[in-house]
Amino acid sequence: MIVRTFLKEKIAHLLKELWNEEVPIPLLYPDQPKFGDYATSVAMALAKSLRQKPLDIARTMAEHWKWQDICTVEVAPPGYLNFFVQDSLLGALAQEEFLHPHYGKSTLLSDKKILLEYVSANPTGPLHIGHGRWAALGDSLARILSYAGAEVWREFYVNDAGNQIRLLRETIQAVREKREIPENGYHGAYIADVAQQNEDPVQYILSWQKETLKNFGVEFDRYFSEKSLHESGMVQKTLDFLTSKGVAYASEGALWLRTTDHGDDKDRVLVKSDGEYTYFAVDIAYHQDKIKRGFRSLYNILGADHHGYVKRMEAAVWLLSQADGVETDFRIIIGQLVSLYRNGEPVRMSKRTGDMITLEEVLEEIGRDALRYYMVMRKADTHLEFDIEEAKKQSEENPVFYVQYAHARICGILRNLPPSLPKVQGGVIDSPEARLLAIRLLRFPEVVQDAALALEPHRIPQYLEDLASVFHKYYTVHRIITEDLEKTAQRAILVRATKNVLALGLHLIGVSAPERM
RNA sequence: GCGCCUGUAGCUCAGCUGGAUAGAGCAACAGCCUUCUAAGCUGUGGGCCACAGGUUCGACUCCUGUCAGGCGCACCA
Repeated sequence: MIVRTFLKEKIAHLLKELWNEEVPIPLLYPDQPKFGDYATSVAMALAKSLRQKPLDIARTMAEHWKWQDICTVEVAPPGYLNFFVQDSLLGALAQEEFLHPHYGKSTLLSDKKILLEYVSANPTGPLHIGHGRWAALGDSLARILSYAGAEVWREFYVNDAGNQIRLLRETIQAVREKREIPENGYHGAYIADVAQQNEDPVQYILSWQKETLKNFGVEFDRYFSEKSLHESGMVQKTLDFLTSKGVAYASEGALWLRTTDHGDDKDRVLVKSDGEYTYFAVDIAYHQDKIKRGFRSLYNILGADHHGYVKRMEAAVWLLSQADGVETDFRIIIGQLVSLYRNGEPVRMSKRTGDMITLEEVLEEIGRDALRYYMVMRKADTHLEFDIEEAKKQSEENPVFYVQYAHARICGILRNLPPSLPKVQGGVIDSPEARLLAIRLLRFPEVVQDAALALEPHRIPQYLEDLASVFHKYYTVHRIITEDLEKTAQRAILVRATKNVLALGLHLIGVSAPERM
């Protein structure tokens, strides 16, 4: 059971019954144990409309609280209701749910079929650290959304057509023929390597990117080729469709889309006056393809360097949905850039000049677990400053090891457990520290749901650090394995449950849960 | 000039969509291993939540303005 959801329902039920009120119920985790495991401030919010003192409202609610077997309730000034989960319930949950291999999995989003697009780097050069961030975010998000019950399909849009690609081919051709690299061509150190391959440069670079992502633990259901949209005629079909619906129009020798109908500050070109499609037009065709494949939730992770693109894309998908008579849930998650430093000196990341550090190299230096953790532990919209030397130095101190260590520590304890233990009859919550630990375990499903709804993977590592901390403290105070076999069995329950949740949480962000460290 | 994002401890960042005394990790200092993993634990110091107004019983959180930083403003991709 999810206690928070239970409380919200019952509180809402009470308000309806007592005063016929229907308001959102704020439910929070108090920062001090004496204020309970959960609390609500709803009485304060209702004071005005009920014309009563918050404290009186809270008291009345407490008097009518009839779910004492789940939570007891206390009133605190100026009008809080503080809920205390029953130890017996915690103990029972610890023996069942907390140990379940899919604990925290829900059907919250089971009505959603989501297409999550992320990374979508141009196949014109190696992936950089920013791609690493989108990759880690996207992969974690996909795992979290799936765990919340959604059907998630992961795609990488391959821009294997257009000017950049033509320029890349010209560059490679020039190098192979020992000619000068054309103006605006690519100059990275990797160019020489690509030119030496007996392979199509685009395919070569793409497989290189795939390899890097694979090493990073990030995989896709499909690498969607932009070229295929041209070849299948999807682009023209989509444009004809938009024209027939009157939202695309010809002017000044070009074809335009009325993106101003939906928040953009000017209409955008779909077909240039030279007859070529814009990148935008092809991307619209791609999104039309997503819709045609039955996806209604279209989530894109986009680098902040492309955020100027958001408004027109939102407008385009809105127009497509309107024209098709479907409702879509289109959401763009902006991943802010990663500024790369080495010993405090900024490192340039231009593909053109070639002075860049690739994701592959950083991955090599820092390691997969540490890098993945580092990339998802922060909110997506914070500007991340990443110093390679600092990160290398700190890799020993990286919070990922703190969390993993808790897991490994537990594995060590479990290895030392006596081979046979008596059956546990309750008493699992035998100390304040045990109680704090159980409460953390109880919150795991709530955290997963919050992360899924807010599309914020960073909540998972945040939670894991808290859980690990509470466990380390518990471990310091209480000895698990003792002569008292009954006590040992009781404590083993909680420890095993903690291991389970740590492993589940780490898995959600694609980080391993080592048995030994 | 316009738009998006950011501004919280010396540093890197949380702060649960408006609630109780603003938290964590590094860094500094002082302690804790004959017992299950010391990659751990305990304690100390460190804050005008950029600034100024406003809304509210109540603001780090919402609104307006200012300042600072990042990014973007194509018939490029």
